[in-house]
Amino acid sequence: MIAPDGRTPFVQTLVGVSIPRLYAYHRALRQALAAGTSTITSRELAALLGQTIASTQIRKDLCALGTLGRRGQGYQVAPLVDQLSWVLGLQRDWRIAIVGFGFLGHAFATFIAARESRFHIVAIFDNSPKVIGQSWQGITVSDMASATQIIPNVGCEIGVIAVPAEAAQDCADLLAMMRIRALLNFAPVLLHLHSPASAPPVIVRNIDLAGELSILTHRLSAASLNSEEA
Amino acid sequence: MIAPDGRTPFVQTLVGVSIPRLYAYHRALRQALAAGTSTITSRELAALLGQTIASTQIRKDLCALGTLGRRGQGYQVAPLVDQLSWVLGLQRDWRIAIVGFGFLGHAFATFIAARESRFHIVAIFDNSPKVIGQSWQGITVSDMASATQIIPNVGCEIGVIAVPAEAAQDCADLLAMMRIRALLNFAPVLLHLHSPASAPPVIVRNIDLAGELSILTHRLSAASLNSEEA
DNA sequence: AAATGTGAAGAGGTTCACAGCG
DNA sequence: CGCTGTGAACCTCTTCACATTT
Repeated sequence: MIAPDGRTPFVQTLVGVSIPRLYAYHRALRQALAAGTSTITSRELAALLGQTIASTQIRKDLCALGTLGRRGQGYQVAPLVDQLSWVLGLQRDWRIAIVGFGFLGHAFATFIAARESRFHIVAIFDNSPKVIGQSWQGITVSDMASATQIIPNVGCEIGVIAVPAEAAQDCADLLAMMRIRALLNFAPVLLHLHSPASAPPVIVRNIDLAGELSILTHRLSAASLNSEEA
Repeated sequence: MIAPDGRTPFVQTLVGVSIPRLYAYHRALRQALAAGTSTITSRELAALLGQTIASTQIRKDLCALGTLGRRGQGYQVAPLVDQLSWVLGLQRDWRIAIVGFGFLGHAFATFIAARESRFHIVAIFDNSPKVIGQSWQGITVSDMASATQIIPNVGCEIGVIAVPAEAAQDCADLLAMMRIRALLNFAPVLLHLHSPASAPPVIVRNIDLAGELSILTHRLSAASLNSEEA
C-alpha cells in the first residue's frame, strides 16, 4: 500500500488525533469541494464545522497527516480530501454483510447504499421465514445458517449486527468464524469475541441507541437543575 | 426534584465522569439485579463489562455519585441502580417525537418501545403521502406541517430526526420552534439551532452511521499496515 | 482479610503563543 | 501581512498506591 503522494502512510502512528474528528473534516471538505472551493484555511474549516473544533486543533491534526498547507494561503481542498480518505481507510472499497434485516438492517442498508459509494452490501441474512428469500437491490436475503457458504464466496470484511439482543452473540460468533474482520453492533449487549489465534482480533464498534438517548436525558436533567437554582 | 435518598442531587457537578460509562454500569447492573445479584464489587462489575473499564475507574465514578459502597463488601446493587437512574435522568418518563418514519424511524420506534419503558413515542411525523395516515402502536403518522398543532398537545421533550440530510435542518428548526429541548439526529449534517432567546438551548446529539463505519475502516487499514510490517 | 475511597503521579489531549514561510 | 506549523503550558482524565473501614 502506497499513499497517493508516494510517501509511506503512517496511519497507525497518528497520536493525539481522533478519528471522529478526521471524519468530520472529511465530510465538510467533501462538501466544500463539491461547492467549488479549492483552497481553505483552518479558520474557514472551523466555521464549516460550526466552531465545534478550534482552528489550532485542526492545524495540529492536519499537520500530523503530513504537511499539506501553504503558509499565508491555507490548504488545497482536493489533496486534503484524498489524504483524509487514505487515513480513514476510504481510499478503497469495502464489502459489508448485514445480519438481521428488520427495519434497522433495512435502514442501514438503504442509507449506506444511497450515500457511500465505497461501501457495498454484498450479503444479507435473517432467520425469519418472512424475510428470507426477499430481494433487496438484487441481493437475496438468506438464512443465517447459509452464511458459512455465502460469506467465503462474497468475501466481506465488515459485518453489521442488527438483530435482537438475544441473538447477537451467536451472530457475532458465526461472523468471527467466517473471518469477518470488523463488526458494527447495534444490539445492546457486550459481545465477547474469541477469534481464532491465527487471525487478527475482530474490531468491534457498538452503537447503543438507548445509551444515546440517556445521554440526552442526563443533560436535560442537569439543565433543569441548573435553571431551578438560577 | 429530590433524589431517592433525600440528598439534593448534584447531577451537574460530576467532573471527570463520563456519561457513557455510567450508562454502561447502569445496563450491566440492571442485568445483574434481574439475575438476582444483590451485592457486587467493583472488580466483579469490571468483569461484567468485559474488563473494558478498570475497577479503580469504577470506584472513582461511583464515589463521585455519593458514597454507596461498604468497605470489605462491595456495593448494594439495587440502590446503585436507582442512583445511576437518577443521574442519567432515567428516574422519570420522557416523551419522544419521531420525525421521518422510513425504515430508520420505524426501527428506532420499535427498538425503544420494546426495550425502554420510560421512553414513550407520542408523535410521529413524515412528509410522504404513502406514510402519512399509517398507524403504529395506536399512533397515527401525521404530516410534518401539523406538528405545530400536535406537539403542543402531547408535549414531548425529545425529538428524533430520521429524515434525509436535505430535510434535517428544516425539521430541526420546526422542532426547536415547538420548544423541543433535545434532539437525536441521524442525518449526516451539522444542525444549526438558533433557539429563541427565552428558551434554554436545544441539546443535540448526532449519530452518524457512515462515520461509525469509517472508524472501522480506519482501524482495519491500520491493522493491515501493522501486519504487513510485522 | 477484603474491598472501598482518595491523594498523587502519570498519560493524553487541547489550547496558547509565537516562530517560520509564502 | 496572513496563515501554517509547533514547542510549551495547561488541563482533564486515568492509573497507581495505599490509607481506611467493615
